Amino acid sequence: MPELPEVETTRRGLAPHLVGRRLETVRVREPRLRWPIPPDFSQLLTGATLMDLRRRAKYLLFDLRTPGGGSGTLIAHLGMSGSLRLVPPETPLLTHDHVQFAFAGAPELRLNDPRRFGSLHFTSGPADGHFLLAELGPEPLDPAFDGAYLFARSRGRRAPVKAFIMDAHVVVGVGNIYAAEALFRAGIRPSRPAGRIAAARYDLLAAAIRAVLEEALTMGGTTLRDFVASDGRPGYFKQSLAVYGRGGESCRRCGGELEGARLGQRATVFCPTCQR
DNA sequence: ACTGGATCCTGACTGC
DNA sequence: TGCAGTCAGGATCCAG
Repeated sequence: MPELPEVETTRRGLAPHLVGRRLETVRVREPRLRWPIPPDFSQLLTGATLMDLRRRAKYLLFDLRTPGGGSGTLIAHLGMSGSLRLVPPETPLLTHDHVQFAFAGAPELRLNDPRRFGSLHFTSGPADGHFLLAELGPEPLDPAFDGAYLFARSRGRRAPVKAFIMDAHVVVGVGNIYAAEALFRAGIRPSRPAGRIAAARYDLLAAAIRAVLEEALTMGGTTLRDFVASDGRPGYFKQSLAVYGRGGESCRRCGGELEGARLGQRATVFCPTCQR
């Protein structure tokens, strides 16, 4: 499911209900996620107060103050199929509801993740130093991310530009859907070696990445199958997709046939006329 | 340092 | 209706 717009949509949905609340109980029903949830997870979190809910890359960071006055962060990733929803506590459990978080005076927060590629970590140190976050590249919506940065980072790299911009060490939050869409908007063929693209074209690409993510965000993300926001509603960016999932259909710019390919292990669609 | 491939897991879909 | 095969939004680990 979730790329940056979907994670941010989830964050915005959860924060008003949960920030400032005290976590009364944590129930782990299925600990076998991408990394196993440790046995003392519930105990570490119980009684803590949520001070802030942030996002870094595709991670949700729940900043907590523990009863003893210490601080820590719950680091959550939704993997490919995860969702965090707020529901009335008496709501029957769904298949794959793996963890329940009961905050005082708030709906119950439930993590549902059929494929279990998501993860939950707790760290008592500064969250940014955690091994999951330490090596990440810049946020694409941050002013520090621009064409000059991409150009500099890409010199000497022969990997396809699509793989390059999906590499979280280069820039975070750009998954398969938005990579394909941004490359279409920038007129760049996904298979082109990253190191063989001129600076001016990277200006276009950086702007396209930012624009496509911001547009998706205003529409609540993209729902292909699984994704739902914290209130259970889907995202509506799917109808705006120009290439993703449209192999064999006609290009909205030139009318030609969009071409499907596999790049790495990922399905890719592009317009052979508009993207060079 | 980079690159491509395999891998974790379940569910939806396709074709026979 | 059933069954086998294919594919899926992510990110890590490994060998070369």
